[in-house]
Amino acid sequence: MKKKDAFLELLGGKSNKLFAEVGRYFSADGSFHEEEFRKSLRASLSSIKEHSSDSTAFSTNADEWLTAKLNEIINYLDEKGMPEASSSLFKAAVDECARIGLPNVSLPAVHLNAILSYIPDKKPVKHKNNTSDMKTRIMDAALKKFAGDGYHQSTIDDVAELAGVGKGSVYRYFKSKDDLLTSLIVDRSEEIFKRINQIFSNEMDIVEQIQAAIHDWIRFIADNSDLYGLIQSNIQIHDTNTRDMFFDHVFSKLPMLKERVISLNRLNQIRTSNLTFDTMFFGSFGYVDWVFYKWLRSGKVYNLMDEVPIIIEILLHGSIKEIVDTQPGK
Amino acid sequence: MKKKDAFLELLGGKSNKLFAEVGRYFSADGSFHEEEFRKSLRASLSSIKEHSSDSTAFSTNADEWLTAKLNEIINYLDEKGMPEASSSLFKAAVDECARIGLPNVSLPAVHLNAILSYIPDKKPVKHKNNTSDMKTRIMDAALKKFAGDGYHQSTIDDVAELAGVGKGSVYRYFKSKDDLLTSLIVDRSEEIFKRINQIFSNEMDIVEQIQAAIHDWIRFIADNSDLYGLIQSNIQIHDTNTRDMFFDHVFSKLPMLKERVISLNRLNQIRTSNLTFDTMFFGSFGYVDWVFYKWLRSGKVYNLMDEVPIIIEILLHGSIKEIVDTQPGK
Amino acid sequence: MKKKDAFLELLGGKSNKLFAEVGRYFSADGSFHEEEFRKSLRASLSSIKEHSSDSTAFSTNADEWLTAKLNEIINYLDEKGMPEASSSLFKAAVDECARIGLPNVSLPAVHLNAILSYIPDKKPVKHKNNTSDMKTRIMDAALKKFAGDGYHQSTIDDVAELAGVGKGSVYRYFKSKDDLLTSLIVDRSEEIFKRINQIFSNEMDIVEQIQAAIHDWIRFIADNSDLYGLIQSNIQIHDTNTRDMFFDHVFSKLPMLKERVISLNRLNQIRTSNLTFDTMFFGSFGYVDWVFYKWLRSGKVYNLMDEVPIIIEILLHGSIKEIVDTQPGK
Amino acid sequence: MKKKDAFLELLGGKSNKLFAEVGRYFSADGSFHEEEFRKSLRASLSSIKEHSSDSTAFSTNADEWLTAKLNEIINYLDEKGMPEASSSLFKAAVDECARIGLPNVSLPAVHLNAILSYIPDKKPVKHKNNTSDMKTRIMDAALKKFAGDGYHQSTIDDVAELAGVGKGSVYRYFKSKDDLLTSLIVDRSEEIFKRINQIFSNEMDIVEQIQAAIHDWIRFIADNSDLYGLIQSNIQIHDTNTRDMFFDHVFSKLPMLKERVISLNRLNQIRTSNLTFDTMFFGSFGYVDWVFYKWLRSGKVYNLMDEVPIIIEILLHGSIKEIVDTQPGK
DNA sequence: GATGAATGAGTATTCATTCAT
DNA sequence: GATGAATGAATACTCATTCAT
Repeated sequence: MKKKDAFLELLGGKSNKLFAEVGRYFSADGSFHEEEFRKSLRASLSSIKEHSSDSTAFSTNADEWLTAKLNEIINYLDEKGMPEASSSLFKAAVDECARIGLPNVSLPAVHLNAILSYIPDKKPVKHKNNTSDMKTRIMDAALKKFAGDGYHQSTIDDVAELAGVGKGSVYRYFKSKDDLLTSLIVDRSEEIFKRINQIFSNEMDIVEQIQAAIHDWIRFIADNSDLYGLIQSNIQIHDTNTRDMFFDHVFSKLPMLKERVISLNRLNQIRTSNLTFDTMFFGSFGYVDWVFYKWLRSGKVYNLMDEVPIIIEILLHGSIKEIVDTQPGK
Repeated sequence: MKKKDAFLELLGGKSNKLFAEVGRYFSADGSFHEEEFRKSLRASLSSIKEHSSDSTAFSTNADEWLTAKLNEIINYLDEKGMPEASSSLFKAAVDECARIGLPNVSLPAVHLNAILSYIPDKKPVKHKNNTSDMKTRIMDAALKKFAGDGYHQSTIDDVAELAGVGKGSVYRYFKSKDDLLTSLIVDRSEEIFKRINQIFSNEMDIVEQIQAAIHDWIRFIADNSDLYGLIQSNIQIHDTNTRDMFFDHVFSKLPMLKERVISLNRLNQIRTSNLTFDTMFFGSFGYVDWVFYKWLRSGKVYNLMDEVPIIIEILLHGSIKEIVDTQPGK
Repeated sequence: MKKKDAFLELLGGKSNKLFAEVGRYFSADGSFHEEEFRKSLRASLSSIKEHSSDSTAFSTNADEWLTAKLNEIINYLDEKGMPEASSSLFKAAVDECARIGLPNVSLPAVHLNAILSYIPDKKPVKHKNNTSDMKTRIMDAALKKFAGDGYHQSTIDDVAELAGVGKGSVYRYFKSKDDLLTSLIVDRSEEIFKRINQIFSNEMDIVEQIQAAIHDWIRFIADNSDLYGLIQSNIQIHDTNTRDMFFDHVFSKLPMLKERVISLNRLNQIRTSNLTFDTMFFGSFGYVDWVFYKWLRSGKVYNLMDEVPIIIEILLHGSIKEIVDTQPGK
Repeated sequence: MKKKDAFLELLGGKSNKLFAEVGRYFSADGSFHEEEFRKSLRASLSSIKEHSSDSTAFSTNADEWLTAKLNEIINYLDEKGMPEASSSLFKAAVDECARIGLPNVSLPAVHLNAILSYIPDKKPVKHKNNTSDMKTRIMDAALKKFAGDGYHQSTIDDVAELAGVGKGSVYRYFKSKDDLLTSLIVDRSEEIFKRINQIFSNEMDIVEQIQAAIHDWIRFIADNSDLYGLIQSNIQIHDTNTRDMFFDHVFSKLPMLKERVISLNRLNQIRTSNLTFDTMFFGSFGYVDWVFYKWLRSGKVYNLMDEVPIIIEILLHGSIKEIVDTQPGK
């Protein structure tokens, strides 16, 4: 939307009344006097309230009046080539409505569309690759040290020395020892979330997807046994611990996992009634968690992936053999 | 009521007249010259008496004057950040009134309120429990503290204080903080081994026994959630941690558990081939462990025992519904 | 007031109506049901409000009713030998009045007197003389070190070593390095406040008193030059510094100094109009402060007390000689 | 709007129907399947169109249905702690409405408010002042920071950031942090020496000159309160402090000040015998110093220059009123 | 010249453990 | 036996200063 010729603008224009009104809300340089606008709005809404028989009538009248008013002004601003001003104005109007308790606000869809276009789509995250080398070195060292000697037994000096950097550098990249641990867990678990998300993004049979997810999950913890061991060691920081931290991260990264699984459960193959889903979900994590633990304590003498079929079989069909009888073909 | 900045107090102030009056009643250090104040009060009241027609008029006039006077001074003291001084002053005034026979004394409610706040409430007397022996008291306190705040966040001072014993006494019964934790877990887990042992001692059907064991196990950890939470928190001591400690203890106490279960599996009802038994054993512990964890993090808002049937059902028959029957082709 | 024979009490008593009312406010064991009493009070006051023509009438009626009601109940409690219960009851009543906005509350002076007797006069401060040895040693060392090397240049290790105690012991007696400094200043200046207070407590001529105060003040800072040097060095802690700290302490210890001086200025000998007093007060401190500083920088080669007459002369009569002419006798 | 605890989110939840619907629009990781949502929306709107008698009825029905639907989902996302997701969803809905020709869209004001909060406000652009040279910028910043937060509390990073230069540049112009402070004080005090020197250069009456000097001095410290506050804060560097530094500088710059003053005292108007001059000189500085301090601590709420006449009056003629005349007997 | 990433010496503070009373 | 004052080893964290780019 190109700005019109400013001089022509100056000559032409709307009715003087609208001029006067809009003139109150804006400086000559186009900056918005929000408080002035809100004051005027409140005055008008109060007046409407007084003239309305009850609160329902007020809602209807106010919504109607406001839609017309905003429409008029936003149209005007649009013609002036100031569409960006609309968003501030509309924001103020909506906020005022929310304060005054007006339930709904409506606006022509095209205008709303234009205003909403000012919402940025995504924040581009800057990856400074030059710094990441040192950060990675520190994290690698910390993971090794924490997993080996335990978090509380490891000192920042140890980590810095192992990473081959100065102690101060650790504090350049991480606010505190706690932050180092947290960042470690968060950063190093990114990969698995992507994988799980991928699995549940396609439209495969739900049971197959669960099998795939368990398989991938176990592969991930086997490949990252230091990391997962650290999570398991359940170090307490303030009032959370690594397990809490990890789970909160899982759920914040996969906030729609439950919904997605349920939506995929079209044939109603898995138990999703009541609390059962949550129990199953946690229980399965726990099942794998302790099988992993057994493997770790054994000194990793066997291949954890060998356990995958058994785990999947038991989690899906139970520990009891009887069911085998009904599936002789298997 | 926070004391104002003493410096700002000095700078501000009332009229010199009030200054001079208050200055007569108080030393520079704020101590109250009660006799001076009483003398002045008596003089004023006498003067009022003389100018009053009868005793009723005197009462009214005196009350009015006194209310105003006290109000003025107490306000002043309040602004000075010396509300404590008000109580002495008010006490003296009331006493003087009682002596002179003035029937009632009135004062603004807010001031009275402030003055009365200096009347201490009765303190509840602490009962020092001397019945249970010291070691138990220390362990109880340690369990509570460690489970509540975490092992590393708890200090020996905390534990000793909670137990109501001297810090030195902790070291009479336990070699070190680590030893206290270890003893705690070992000592408090005795009971469950007895229970598990009992269950597998009788000749019930193996499936029923497993069901009973799961049931009892969950009951135990629900009843001893502090203890189990502590085990879960997986504190690292030297090169073991609480989970290792607990498991080592389980296996040292129940060395024939696996053999016993397999011997009971006469009808070959459960999977015990190869590695399957160990996997099932650990996995099942893990399943319960994480369902417990879910319960703990929820704030124990529901009854953990309600989960028992679901857990047993899934562990024995799997997460898949008897969908097999409705899909015979699979 | 001795408790009457409980059994006789049980038999006798007031009208059943009062019994019933008081019975609602107290348990059989005499514990006070505050909320019940407040509820009843609120109900009565609301009822009075409804029947009062305006808010003034309400105040009068409510005060009258409340006085009678409290009088009745407190009398009753007194007779029962439960005078301590009166204070809780009265506190609740006053608080309720404050909440409801009732301006004044009046009560028979004798009752008020009894209730106020529950306000403790002074909190007895416990001086553990056995610990004070170590505390004193630490403070002595800290004063020496801080004054000599500067606060920021001194470490806790330095102080502990100089005091000949373990570093941990410093933290047993002082929360932090900051606290050590603050305590030092507060503790070591006690003496001078007592002295100044004494001076202004007697009824000497105000000019003589000021002279005495300046004299004593200079003697104090000369005798405690380390301490005063420390105050002068104006170390910043958080958002205050030692000078602020000291002054706040002066004013909190001598909150009525200004009032007292003004009250003593009967013959209007010194300037106390408007801001003049504060200016004079601070200015005089500053005058002495810098003369002290000059002395300190000179290496204390002369006797600071020799300056006292000059300082007093200038502060009282100015730097100009002319005034000498009007006092030829001097 | 703080993100809820992700864990608790998982446990709670809505009906399975809503789960399944939302699960279709979002991936497990919360990313929005816009096309899926639009398709579903279009389908529903078509269906509404078919069942509506005319276009007005359609508008009404569609708006009502859409408001309810969006409300439901946005509420759900809100409870999940995913308010950001609402904006994408709402944007898509509005766009779809605009395409389909639905005139208005309404939504509860509170939701609109939340969505609109994602429109970023315009950020004020920082003007990097490149006109003044670097050294000045650094000193300005240092003065501001040191005076505001205290020398020890300010870091070189703070100063560099405030000055808008790199940390390394500070070290190009100043050898060390100490050097920065010293240079600051020396450099910025130049002006006052010139002023003082000027005053005592002319041949005015000595008393008038002293008055002028006091006046100018106070104006200088009032105008340069940051600088003078810094001098007052008396920061210790090695074995001197800012006050020493300043005074040494005064005397090195005005080595003949004393001689000049005495030479001007032809009529022997002021006291210059013995030590008196030095005492007067320092004392007067101190007097002003503390009056300045009082002003600073008051938050500069009044005009320091208003104090000048009082200060001059007292320093020249003393604190005692000309009471001498009214009490000739003294 | 300007920059800011890297550094490590320096320090306040904690707390398990000891031991005299 | 019980206590808690005294201790100092251990450690997270800060920030002035350097120096490669």
